[in-house]
Amino acid sequence: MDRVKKILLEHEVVPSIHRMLILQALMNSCSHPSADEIYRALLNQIPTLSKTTVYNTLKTFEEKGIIESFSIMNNEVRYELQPHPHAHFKCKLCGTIYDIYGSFDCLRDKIVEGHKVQEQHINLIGICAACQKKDKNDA
Amino acid sequence: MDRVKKILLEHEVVPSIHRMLILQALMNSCSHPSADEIYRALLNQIPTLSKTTVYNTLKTFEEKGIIESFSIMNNEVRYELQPHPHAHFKCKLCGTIYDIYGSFDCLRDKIVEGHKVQEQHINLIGICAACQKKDKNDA
DNA sequence: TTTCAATTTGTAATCATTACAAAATTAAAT
DNA sequence: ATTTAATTTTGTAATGATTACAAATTGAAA
Repeated sequence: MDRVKKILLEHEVVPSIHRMLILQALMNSCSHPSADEIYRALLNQIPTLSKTTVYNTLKTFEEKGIIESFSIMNNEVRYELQPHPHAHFKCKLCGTIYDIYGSFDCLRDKIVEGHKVQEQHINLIGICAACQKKDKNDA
Repeated sequence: MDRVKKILLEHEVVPSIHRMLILQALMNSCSHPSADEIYRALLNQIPTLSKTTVYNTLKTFEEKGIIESFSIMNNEVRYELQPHPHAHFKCKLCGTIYDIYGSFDCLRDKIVEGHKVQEQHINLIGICAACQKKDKNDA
């Protein structure tokens, strides 16, 4: 528990009891829990816990660089015709999604660390070329 | 429009007017549209169009292999501590998410086709080693 | 003890998506 | 042309994750 507190302080997050328990739950878990799973796991220890607190706390942790989030195939799905395998780049500023060809191995139907791969999704996020240029011109 | 009809027939999908227009909208677009964007784009041509039809149709297209879907950072987000960069493998059968280390370049802070990469998410989907073994035993 | 800021809570709203059943359309058979 | 059955389309209501927001609580400092 001291270790948990230390991590929070190192990242400039006030170590409230809720935050310590939520981070501890994350550190003890190796199952990539969702917000709801963390909430349910802690209800025994903190019967008054609010789900909003879990969401707020996880958002704080991510902003402070303590944790990272990811998602695999969920809401707000986007569609495209079946092209050659490629990756996607989404610009944080303008929201445009670019196709990225080449420079990625196609793992479909291959075995990776014992697991049989059927689909492969590579998502890059950052600042696109157009927005970089725009930023330079503005400055 | 004949080209659209041909694609549908080749994939054993009855070429109704709705399906042809939805596929055409997808083929004309280079912006990886969402279901809602397709719906709004077609409202002029088909004022009676239902959003459910768009969802149903896209699902059919995907099942028949005409299109593919993907999503970038959305609902049902999952969390983990900041570890070394790695990919995720999600098993279609048991739902378990495995970490995959190695065999992927870390592109963070690199430039890819002109775009500055800040985050990288690699998601593999398929049948995990455990479920493959289980299947063999069942057979 | 008062005060102020930060934290936590609970309810209601949002948004993409799905469930479901009714209505409309189509094709085939009579 | 009419009936029939299957398919397609529609609209409404539900679901489920997440967020907005404002009130309540807590904690630390003065």
